[in-house]
Amino acid sequence: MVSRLPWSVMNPNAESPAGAPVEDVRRAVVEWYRGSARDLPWRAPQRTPWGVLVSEIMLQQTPVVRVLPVWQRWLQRWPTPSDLAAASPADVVREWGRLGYPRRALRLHAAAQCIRDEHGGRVPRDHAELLALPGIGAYTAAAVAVFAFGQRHTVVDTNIRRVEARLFSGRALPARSLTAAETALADSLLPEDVAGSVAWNQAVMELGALVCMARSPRCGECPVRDSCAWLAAGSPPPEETPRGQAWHGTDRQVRGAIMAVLRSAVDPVPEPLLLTDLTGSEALAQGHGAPPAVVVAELTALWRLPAPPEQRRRALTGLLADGLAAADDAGVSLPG
DNA sequence: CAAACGTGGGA
DNA sequence: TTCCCAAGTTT
Repeated sequence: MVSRLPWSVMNPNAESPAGAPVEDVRRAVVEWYRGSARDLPWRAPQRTPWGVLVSEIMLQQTPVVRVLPVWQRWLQRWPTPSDLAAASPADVVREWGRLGYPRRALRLHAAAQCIRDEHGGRVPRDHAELLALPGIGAYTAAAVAVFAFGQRHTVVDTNIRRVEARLFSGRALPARSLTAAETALADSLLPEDVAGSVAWNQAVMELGALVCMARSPRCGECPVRDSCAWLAAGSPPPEETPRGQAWHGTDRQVRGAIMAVLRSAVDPVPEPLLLTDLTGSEALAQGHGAPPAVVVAELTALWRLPAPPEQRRRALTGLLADGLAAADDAGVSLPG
């Protein structure tokens, strides 16, 4: 068992690639955190597990500055999971505003109902139970267990992956997908004591967000720059650049336009009106040319999760062929 | 495992 | 203007 663990666990006095003992690196990062951490509301002493959970969902692929105001309003309107569970999907999506990936709002809503119905209205503390909630994956389950409940779990997010890739592997950026080696490294770095592990998780993540950034890292401000394998190697460029996300001319773009129209609506939106509004949008001027991308499955499922890919593809094909007329039998409305 | 999924600000 | 990227999850 122990013999199979990574070097740093086998030998606490082991050194990082650039020479500093792992213990020193951990202490330096945590110390830096104490003096440089942002004062975020979901870290405040009066935070609640529910507030932490909401923040983690909102922060997925979304900058802190944009989450802040939405999080405040959200917690004020729905202070507990049961409060959100009782809301209508339409209200939930509207309150989500323009955070993006609105399906997160719907999944959070579903998670709230699950918490109300199966966990007595309390956010579960157990990692496995958190993982079972809609919209909560490996990262978020660990994050809530750690940041809301103070447990010892290895948190691995994009910041932590990047910091550890640079510090210990000498690479500018981690691989596209999480590797077993990365997980093993992160596990091996986690302090044994609970309090120390929580602090380490939080500190490394913050370091990645404020100093060891993806674009222009501020190595001059880094508390462990002298131990960084990447810096020592001359800060070599990334080996493979990440793929961009398709947007123009895709139904994803049209989905965004649809969301914009429906978000601003107070009453149900008749489809003809929706199409009229969309006609003037940039989305339809790109790619398709007609209002086509108003995919049937998207129309009927706007406030739910997307329909199966095959169904969407078929619907899109049909609309492209028949144009506006074909969309007539697809109703658009806001539930509740 | 790759692709899909929203949005907006900075380089 | 175009491209990159931000505390990921799901299929």
